[in-house]
Amino acid sequence: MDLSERKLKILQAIVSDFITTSEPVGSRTLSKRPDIDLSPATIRNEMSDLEEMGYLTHPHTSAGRVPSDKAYRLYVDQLMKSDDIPAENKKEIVERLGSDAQELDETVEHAAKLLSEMTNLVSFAITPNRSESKINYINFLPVDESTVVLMIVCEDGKVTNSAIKMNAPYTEDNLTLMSKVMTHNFKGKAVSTLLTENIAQTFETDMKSLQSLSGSVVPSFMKTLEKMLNVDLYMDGYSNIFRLPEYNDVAKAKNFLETVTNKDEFTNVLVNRDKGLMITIGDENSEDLKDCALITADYKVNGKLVGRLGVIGPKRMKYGEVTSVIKYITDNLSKTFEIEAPKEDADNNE
Amino acid sequence: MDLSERKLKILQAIVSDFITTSEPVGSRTLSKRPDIDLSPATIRNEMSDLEEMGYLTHPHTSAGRVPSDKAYRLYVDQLMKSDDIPAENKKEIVERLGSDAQELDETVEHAAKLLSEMTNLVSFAITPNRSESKINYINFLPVDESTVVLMIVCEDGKVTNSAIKMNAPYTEDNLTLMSKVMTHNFKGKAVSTLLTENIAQTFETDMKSLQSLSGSVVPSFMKTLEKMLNVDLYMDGYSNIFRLPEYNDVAKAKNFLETVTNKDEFTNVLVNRDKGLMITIGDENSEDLKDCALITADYKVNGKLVGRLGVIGPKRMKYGEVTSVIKYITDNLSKTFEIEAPKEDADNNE
DNA sequence: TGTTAGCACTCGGTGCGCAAGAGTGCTAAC
DNA sequence: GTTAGCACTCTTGCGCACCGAGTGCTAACA
Repeated sequence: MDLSERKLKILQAIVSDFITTSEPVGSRTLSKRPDIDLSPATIRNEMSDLEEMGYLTHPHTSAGRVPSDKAYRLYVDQLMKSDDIPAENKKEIVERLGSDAQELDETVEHAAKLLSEMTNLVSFAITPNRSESKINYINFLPVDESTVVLMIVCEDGKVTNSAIKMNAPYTEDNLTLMSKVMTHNFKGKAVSTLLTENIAQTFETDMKSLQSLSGSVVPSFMKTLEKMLNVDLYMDGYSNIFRLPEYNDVAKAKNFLETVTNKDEFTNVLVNRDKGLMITIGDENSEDLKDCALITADYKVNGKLVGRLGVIGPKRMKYGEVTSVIKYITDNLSKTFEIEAPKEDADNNE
Repeated sequence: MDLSERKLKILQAIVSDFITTSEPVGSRTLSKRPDIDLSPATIRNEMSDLEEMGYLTHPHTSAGRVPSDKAYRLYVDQLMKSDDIPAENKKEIVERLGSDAQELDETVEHAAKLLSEMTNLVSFAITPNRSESKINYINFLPVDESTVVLMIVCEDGKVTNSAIKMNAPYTEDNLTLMSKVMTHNFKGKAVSTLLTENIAQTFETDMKSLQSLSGSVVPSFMKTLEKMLNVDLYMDGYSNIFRLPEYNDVAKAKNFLETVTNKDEFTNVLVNRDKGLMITIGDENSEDLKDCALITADYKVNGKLVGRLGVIGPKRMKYGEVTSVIKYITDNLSKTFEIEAPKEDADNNE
């Protein structure tokens, strides 16, 4: 049995109906739709077929039909139409993500917020991974007699710094020398490359006189490099889930919030997804998220670095609307970060 | 009518019973307690008095008594005993907040996490306010032909940096001069003082030749100063609220999460609280939080700067246990940040 | 042969009444 | 001042009947 035109039409009607109402869809309801001109009985026959084919299920005998994961997949791939974004939303996105002197972190956080507001879902965004960013220069700066700040500037303008507790006394000249030698040795290399390099070696060959500082500096340096690889995760709209009937059950809400607030694991999920506009539904996700749908898309920074942004919610999601908004936001982010090239900001050290 | 010894004892029993069970406490239950040797009838009379005095309420005629906000206040002030922390928890706190080369931000975030784990409540922590931190030096660093990184280092080791988009061409010498002049002019001044100062003036009097850069630099400089005043808020344990019967009602859970995830407002609440170990209960809080209790305590950085950490939960809270844990954690934080003085870290700029 | 009307059947949800249980307040006795 | 006893109140849980939505099947229709 294959999917006739009519079956597709019915399936589409069921999915989109269920998406808006979250109630199992019955044959009578369907037959009342203007775009479907069939009697309930005919529809029942078709639905029965669709169920046999794995597109629909039945919560219990006397309930209507509910789409299966397979149906959502089909819907997303073939049946849904991507919706237009209301002009005022477009305007708001453009305005609020505009290029006006914002920092990358801030803008990305903002984008996540905007996204959750416009979709009424839980949104998230991660900042780009810097593993392939190249070092521009390295600087050691004095703070007090036992503390030095290490600052690493990437070619893309990203500045990372951290404090180093010195176990041996140092002079400003020492710091200048270290800065020079390390910049000379490492400039132009990618962070990921540097991580595999033997930094201590540099002290032995090029800064023999500063061997005493190597013990304090090298571990901190490595740690800072690792820190540069961290992607930040922003989330927003947690409380939106309470609008959804599927989370009226407190236990479900709890599970959802637990998996989603587990920053490390969730970041992992996001980082490891495929590139581009990705929609994963139900069992296409990991066990924890098997009742959810995730939509993500990428934004670019400087046309190269890639960050990611999206939403998570029930499978019953307005895929058309949501994907449109996500795409619009990521496109705008890319535009913002393209013109204003180096726009992120360093934070705080102590 | 005043509070006899016996009334206090009964009140204490009611409060602590209600805190553990969350069920209204009846006279019979109370009379069974080994520490109360009175008949249910006697207890009923006392309870009736206590109700008249405003310490107890009645959900309905045939239910037991529930403590009022006034009762919680009395309990916290006079009746509760502060509990010991299990040795293993102490050990864990010491280990996980230990001085081992962590950044301030990270450690504070960690502390919040620890706190929520140990109390099963929603925890939060804010980083110190830097308004009185003094400038150590100011540095402008080249990134590319139109981008410069501004870096401000405080005496306490805090580094803040941000990218500046230059509207006019610059040379490295320009940057060096700016760095020197501004450091000379502003070193030792507090951030809050600097915010009121006319920076543009500095260009006119001391860097006439660099007037063309002033337009790009001054606004960014001011923005960066403002950024230095931001306190970061970390929260953890959102999903803990689902363990509490008071949030079995989805609407209540929603309200709670909404107020608590409103970062800006909630940060405000925290920043504006009184210093030291603070417990606010029910209507002592703002309208939004009138069903909650907040406990906060301060930690010190360098013995001066003050950050804050605490929990929020239902008024029915194990005050003794929770305050002990909070105090233990803040004490440990203060110790960590005292020894390791400058330990925060700068983040990223682009 | 495909479509439709009709009908028996299923099953979750709602409302109602009833009994049980917990707790109170009051009175009277100790 | 304390306590036992009792009538009263109110919530909670349970069983039960009923309703309605929806199905599947059969038989008739075009």
